[in-house]
Amino acid sequence: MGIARTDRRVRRTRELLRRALLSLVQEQGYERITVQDILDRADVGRSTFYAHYRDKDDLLLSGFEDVRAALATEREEAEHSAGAKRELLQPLLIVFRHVEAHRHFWEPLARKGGAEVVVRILRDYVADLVREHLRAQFPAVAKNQVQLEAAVQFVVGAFIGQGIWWLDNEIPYSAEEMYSIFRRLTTRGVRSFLTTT
Amino acid sequence: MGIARTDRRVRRTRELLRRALLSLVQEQGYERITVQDILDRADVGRSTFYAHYRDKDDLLLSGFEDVRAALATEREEAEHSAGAKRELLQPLLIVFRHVEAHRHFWEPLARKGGAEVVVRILRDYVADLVREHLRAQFPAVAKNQVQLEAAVQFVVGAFIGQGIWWLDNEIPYSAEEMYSIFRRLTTRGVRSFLTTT
DNA sequence: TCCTTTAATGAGCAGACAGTCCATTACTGA
DNA sequence: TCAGTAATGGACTGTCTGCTCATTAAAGGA
Repeated sequence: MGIARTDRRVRRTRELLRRALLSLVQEQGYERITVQDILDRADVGRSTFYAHYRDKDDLLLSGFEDVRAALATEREEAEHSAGAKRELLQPLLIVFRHVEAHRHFWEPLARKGGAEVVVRILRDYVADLVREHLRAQFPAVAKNQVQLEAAVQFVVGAFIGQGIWWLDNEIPYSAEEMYSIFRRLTTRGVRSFLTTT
Repeated sequence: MGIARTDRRVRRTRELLRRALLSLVQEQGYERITVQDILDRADVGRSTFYAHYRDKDDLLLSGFEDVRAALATEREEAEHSAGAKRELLQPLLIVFRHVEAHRHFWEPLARKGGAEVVVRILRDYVADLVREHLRAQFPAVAKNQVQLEAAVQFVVGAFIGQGIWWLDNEIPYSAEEMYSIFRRLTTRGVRSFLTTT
């Protein structure tokens, strides 16, 4: 009874539910979706749903290990690649790229009626990235935890804010451009960003 | 029939409901509060509630004209005061101060089970402030609206992120200190912030 | 192929909550 | 005093969640 060998029926049901949720999210956002909607779309019984997931959020979140894994892989590839720059915020470029590649997935979640849960998860994920990298780059301030954390929260807030804006307004920037803007603002500050060509 | 002269009963009811909501928010956050809770606390009939407000959000938001007005006043006072510096982000100091002064009100709204609606409102408010000031300070970039907006969203995200962190973690910084940190990060960037004493 | 195990099913049920309605009561302000 | 208007409570509909259980169907090992 290995981990990978699950009952075919279980796999089928979970896949159906996941697909149903994703398609519904793309059509009408996340919040207004009801469990019944998912059931109808997946053509699955009510009791079946609750046999697998606690609630709507649980179903949505269940897919997020995959996302984490994907991001980790992409990050690793980028680091081992040829032109890998050891930059302050380099991992965030990967995140921008990931979001761009799965825009159809992230966009409805970032919108008004989107999923607060998911944004929170991404936020924490990014916070870990940023914290780790700031600590590595500025070991001297590792003592003053609070100051470091202030910087982390600043950077994460800015990142998420810019990201949501990007998704929500069909801004014609590529992931690379977004990253470039973000990097300049973060490292050099607003004045430099707005006055330098 | 002036604007100010409303029926005494109307004023009474609205006041009761508003007070009830505020006290409940401080006790258990916003989201889990039900209309029935508010009714019980205010000792007001169900139909009465719906005669005045569309829903819970409507009641909460109804108090926000007051907040806007208060902020505007505080902003004006600060500008006309003696040591008024014409700084890039000076209005945001006022916001920090306001939040600090009404911490008991803002804190539960910023928390996990807080009010998304309200954060959104504050976000838009701050965005207007920042946009206006960036436009004034850097008239040259007013042409490139998108670039300006990227900076605005960056700054606003950072501000809200830092603010929520401040409220949510009992950080022992005053509004002035928070503002100082924020200002340095925004204008000079992370590197300067973390390496300068 | 048989047989035991395990999942899926669907219908139904209690409980919570939102929002509406209406006939009755009571207060307000002219 | 009195006409107008707000408050009241209680009932009612409708939506949704989370759970139960007896029944059916599929799975996969022997």
